[in-house]
Amino acid sequence: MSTKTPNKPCNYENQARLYKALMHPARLAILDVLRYGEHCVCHLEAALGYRQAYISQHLMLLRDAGLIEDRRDGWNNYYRVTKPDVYKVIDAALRLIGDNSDRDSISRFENPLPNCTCPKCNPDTQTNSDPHVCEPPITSPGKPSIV
Amino acid sequence: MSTKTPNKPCNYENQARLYKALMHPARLAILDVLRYGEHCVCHLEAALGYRQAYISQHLMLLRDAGLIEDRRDGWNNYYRVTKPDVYKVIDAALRLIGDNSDRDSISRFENPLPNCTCPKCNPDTQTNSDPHVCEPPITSPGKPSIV
DNA sequence: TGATTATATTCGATTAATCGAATATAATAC
DNA sequence: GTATTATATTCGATTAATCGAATATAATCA
Repeated sequence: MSTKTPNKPCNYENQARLYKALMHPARLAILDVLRYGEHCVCHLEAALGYRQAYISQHLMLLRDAGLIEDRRDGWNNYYRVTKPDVYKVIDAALRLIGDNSDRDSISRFENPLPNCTCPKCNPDTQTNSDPHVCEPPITSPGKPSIV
Repeated sequence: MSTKTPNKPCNYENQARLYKALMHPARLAILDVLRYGEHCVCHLEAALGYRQAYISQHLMLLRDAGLIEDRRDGWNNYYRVTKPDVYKVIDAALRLIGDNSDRDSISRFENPLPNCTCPKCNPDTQTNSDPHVCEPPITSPGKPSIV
């Protein structure tokens, strides 16, 4: 059956595609980590505790949906959200389901993670020359343990 | 695999459930018809052109998701949206995908539909004599053709 | 060059969603 | 009561999503 109604022929389809991309808990978690800035795959691994390949699969899907882009820097591949307005959808959804946590404060994922190997999380172990220099981490005093 | 991350354990799941309910073009179309008021199943049939059982299946799913409720009145079963904030999610999604149509004006679905048999669409044929005659619709000046 | 590190991709089995067809139910009319 | 109308539900086949395992690639280091 054609899912096109006689009216607004294609916006239902496009909208449904967006929700399909958002429909998975792991992808929502990934977008949560990326909310305040780009991060590499190993950071997502450390932050979320998922397998690397599993994360990569979901990243692929989000990329195909046009929600994220990647940028390679040396060993690491950094992902960032290309359409920040996606968080307007997410926040409206969170309000709808009754989530009242503060989403306007900076994410706990912005701090270095102990299990992450990327230069962003390990600024001191910059070997010889620093080809992939990352700005010093803003070590907030009360860095929360992720696990 | 558990899809729970060590953080926000269940909100990703609940949010994903919401998107799952919104993920289908037919369900988005249904919610579009119900945006400005309750309507019966035959109205949805007439407005969208889908089979009755098909619409009923999607209504069931939306009901299970807690987004709509029904109210029986004689022959007809009227559905309404229980969480109007769902349109905040939908509107944010429409803006994200670049839809600029005016959604604040009253829906074209609020007008009587020629192929709908419900009393709402046939106010004068209230009683016994021919129960399913569709009176000429109140053609509002700029009422767009549905087909 | 080969080894290592970070990440991407493919494959396949399992589970879930879709959707047509047929049937069931519940209210009303006669 | 039976017939009719509006709607709901079940069944089954097809398609799509999920996710672990294995493997591939691409940059870097020695």
